[in-house]
Amino acid sequence: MKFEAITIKHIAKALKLSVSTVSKAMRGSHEISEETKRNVLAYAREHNYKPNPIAQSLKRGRSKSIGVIVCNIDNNFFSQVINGIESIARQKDYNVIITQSQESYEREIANSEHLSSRSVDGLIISLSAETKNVDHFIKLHEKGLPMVFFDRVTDEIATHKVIANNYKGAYEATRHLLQQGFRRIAHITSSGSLSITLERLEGYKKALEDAGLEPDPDLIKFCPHGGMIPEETRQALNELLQLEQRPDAIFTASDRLSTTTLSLLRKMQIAVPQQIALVGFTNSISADIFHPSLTSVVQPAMEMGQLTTDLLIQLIESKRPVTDFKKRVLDTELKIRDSSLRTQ
Amino acid sequence: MKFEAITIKHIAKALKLSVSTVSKAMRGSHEISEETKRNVLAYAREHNYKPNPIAQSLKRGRSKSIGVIVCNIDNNFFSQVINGIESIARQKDYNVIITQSQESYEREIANSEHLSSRSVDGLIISLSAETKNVDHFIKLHEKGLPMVFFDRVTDEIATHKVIANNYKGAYEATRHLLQQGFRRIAHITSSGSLSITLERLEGYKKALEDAGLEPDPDLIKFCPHGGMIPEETRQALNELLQLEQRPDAIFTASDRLSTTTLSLLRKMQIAVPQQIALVGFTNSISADIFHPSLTSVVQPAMEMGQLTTDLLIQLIESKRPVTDFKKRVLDTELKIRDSSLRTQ
DNA sequence: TTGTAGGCGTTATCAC
DNA sequence: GTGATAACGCCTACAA
Repeated sequence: MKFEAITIKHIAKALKLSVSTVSKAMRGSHEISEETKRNVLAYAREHNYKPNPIAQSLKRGRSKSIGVIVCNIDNNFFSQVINGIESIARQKDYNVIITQSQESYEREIANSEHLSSRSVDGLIISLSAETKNVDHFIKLHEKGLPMVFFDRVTDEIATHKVIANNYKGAYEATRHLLQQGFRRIAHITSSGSLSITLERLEGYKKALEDAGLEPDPDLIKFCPHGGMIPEETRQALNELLQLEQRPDAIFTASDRLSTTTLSLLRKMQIAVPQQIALVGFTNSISADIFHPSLTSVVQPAMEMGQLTTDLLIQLIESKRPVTDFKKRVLDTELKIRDSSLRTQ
Repeated sequence: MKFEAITIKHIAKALKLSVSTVSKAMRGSHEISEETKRNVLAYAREHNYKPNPIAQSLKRGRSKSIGVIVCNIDNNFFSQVINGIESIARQKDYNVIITQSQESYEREIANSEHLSSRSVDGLIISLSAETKNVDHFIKLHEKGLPMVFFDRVTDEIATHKVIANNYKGAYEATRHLLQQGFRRIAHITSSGSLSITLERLEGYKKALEDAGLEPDPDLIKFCPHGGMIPEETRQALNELLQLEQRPDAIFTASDRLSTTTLSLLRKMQIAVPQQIALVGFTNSISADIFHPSLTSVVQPAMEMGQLTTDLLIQLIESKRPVTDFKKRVLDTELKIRDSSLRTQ
């Protein structure tokens, strides 16, 4: 099946003009007479002419599309970010090509190669949980492919980054639990190789220290696949529950970890917050109807997506090489709900 | 900034061959000597040559990309469908360009025009709640653009469609409520112009009738924007609650309507299921941790996405015009949880 | 077996 | 003010 579209040639023939005249007229060039312009434009509109973007891409060497690599879109945080990406890209007439790494290093590499060979003009990246080495991105970056990282970023590439204030968000979440009177606060988090993991871990530790508590390594559990494998989370939780001194609260570091943990606690019939309190990073739109409603560290996901895309398009469209790179840090919001409230 | 890639020309020059020889060698043509092929392939691999897909597209008149129009991806049902779309497209080396109508007729038209002018090879569509007229798609379809509808489909275009068995899903949900002893079962649903709305409504009515009950129009509330506007849902719910004879159960027809309704009931301090029971169509991965856990009609979203994409790619790649169109109907699953259980 | 030429749709350059 | 031509990278008759 084929989908035939009208081209500049058809217009030229119909109007007995040359293709170059038509082309210039379409773009409103000043070297074309008003009358010719009117004719061309009228004919174009009437026949619903749209320049073929593929031909334009070939000519201009740019595809007007940007690639996105995230771990998974079936997750409120990332789908909201993509919402933001979409909205800006749309405004600036870029296409967005979304790919998912599913937290796999292999797939991340495959996606980056696929996208760059697909000649996207730039890349928006949030690293996979498995990724420890970013050579694949360094190579592309050195070749001049613009890229912006968000959320899970790397220090090894000098470019714009957009993140939430993970340190502060984690600090506030932990402090909130402390203020409620919890003392043995566990932390279930993603892969230790992710920037977000380290930042959130720091915030968590600092809050404990500021309260005069020593962080206990036994209370810190890493999930190398960021919760994509439920079993991983289950095991982390089990280990916590089997400690001689059970934690009285848990702070989970990501969307999926939070919901999985809550779900597991429920299955185990462990009452939240009576037996164990819970606070989690999550952008779930349903956190208020969870049982119990979940105290959440909410990231400005939509805004992160928008900002990231703005920065990327700036890079793409910049005439001169950019050397002044920014790391934008956006504030999170702590939404206090039932899951973290001390019960008498 | 520019991202320079190696072309067939570079290879030709380096190996002192013509571009056509290189081109043929790359594709393993039998008219090229083994030795030349080896040389070319070796050089290509070494320099990481990848054919420029844009040039290929221009040449072949196909872009190897498909456009998707859905109301919103920040929603478990649609993000799971897109997951399925992505997985098949990836396998078959197609790009996926996702756009959101946000339930707006205007935006749906804009998206369809944007995508077709972007020369996608085909379209995957789930209609917006506002859409009552599909002329914009008919026009594209007549011009020969392959398209497949899923979920919210139209009878006015002869092409493949993939839907859940909405009738049966709704029937089973309603019957379950009846079996639990509920008698005044309300139905909050989307826009009356959507196929899913009508199908689910029919299933709901039939279940009532089969139980000897007359469907009561007062108990059926439409939300023309499919729950995108929370106020709409709030009003529907309020009207139900203010009836002289309040419903004792509600059956909600979509992901967002279900979560919004549950959230509102909670805010109003109406106990579920004690005062009002609830069953909803939803693919939320968190339905089991809702308060109460939500009895759900779950659609095989991933599979729907995969099937839809398979069918679309078949259409795109078919040599001869396809006239035998299928409507695939996939079964839903009723997950019974607490929100619908009769309490003594 | 390899090379030449033309074309996909658009645009930039230069000539008329 | 308008038109011819070449070029973007690739593919494919057709020619050598």
